[in-house]
Amino acid sequence: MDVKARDCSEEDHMELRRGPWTLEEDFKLIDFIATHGEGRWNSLARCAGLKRTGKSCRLRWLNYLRPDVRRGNITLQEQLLILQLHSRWGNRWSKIAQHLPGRTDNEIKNYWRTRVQKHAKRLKCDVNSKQFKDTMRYLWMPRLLERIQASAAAASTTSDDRLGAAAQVTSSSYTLENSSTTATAASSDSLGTQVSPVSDFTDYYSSSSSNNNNNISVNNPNPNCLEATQELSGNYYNHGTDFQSLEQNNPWLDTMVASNNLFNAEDFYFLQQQFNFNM
DNA sequence: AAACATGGCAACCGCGACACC
DNA sequence: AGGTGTCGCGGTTGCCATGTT
Repeated sequence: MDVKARDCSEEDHMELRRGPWTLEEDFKLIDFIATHGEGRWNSLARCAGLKRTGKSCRLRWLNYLRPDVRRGNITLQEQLLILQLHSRWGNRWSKIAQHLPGRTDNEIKNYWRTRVQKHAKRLKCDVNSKQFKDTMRYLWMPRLLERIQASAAAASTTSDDRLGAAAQVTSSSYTLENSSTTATAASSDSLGTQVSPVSDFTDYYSSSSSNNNNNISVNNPNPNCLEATQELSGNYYNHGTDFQSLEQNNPWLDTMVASNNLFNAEDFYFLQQQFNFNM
């Protein structure tokens, strides 16, 4: 960054602003970075004539103004990816964000806190507890995958041309081991598979009926999705988990069923079928 | 219609790691 | 070697919009 080219000393003792950024400040920051590049944030803040800390400028740029920032709802694919990566890395938001192009660590962190932790709170269980993690892994993630497959299948019925691409996405995007995750978000956009603008966990707790409407059969899965299902099955089903035991020994499961219809017996049927299917 | 509760998100803060002098 | 500045990360706060009573 070429900040030394300017004499910024006269602006060194300005009173710093805090709080929400104004349009004028945004333009100043964008203009300055367009000309001089980013980095050296404290110098940048001074030289750009912004009465902000370098930290504040950096945050504003990275989380909001950067041209490649993806805004809008988190897609189903991204939700699944976040769950997968969080189960692996925990609260390593920046690391998780690296696998979701255009998404910031802040956005993912906010998503986790507002959506995921909310449900843990409702269930009166610790978000880090084994029970909650098991529920994510064996209930929510398979359900998410099912919905992704359903949306891909629905897309394929409306456009045969997109079938191949949809199959490609569903079979390639959810195998972390293959490092194909970076393609996920971009693919979801190109396919238009952001099927649920308000998608969150509650959606797929209680989505059995809607799934039935999509004619997705567990025992006769869409062949285009079979590969992905089996891959996921390998990751999430074959860990020696006994779903009947999980169901019977889960003290807060009753709460889930009783409150909000979060999920129901049909979901367990789904999971058991999936489990047997992959035995 | 108003008061209150909740959710979502942008922004801030503290801390540790790192680079440079 | 240690002091200083910068950067990046994760946790937290505060504000605004929306929903509920």
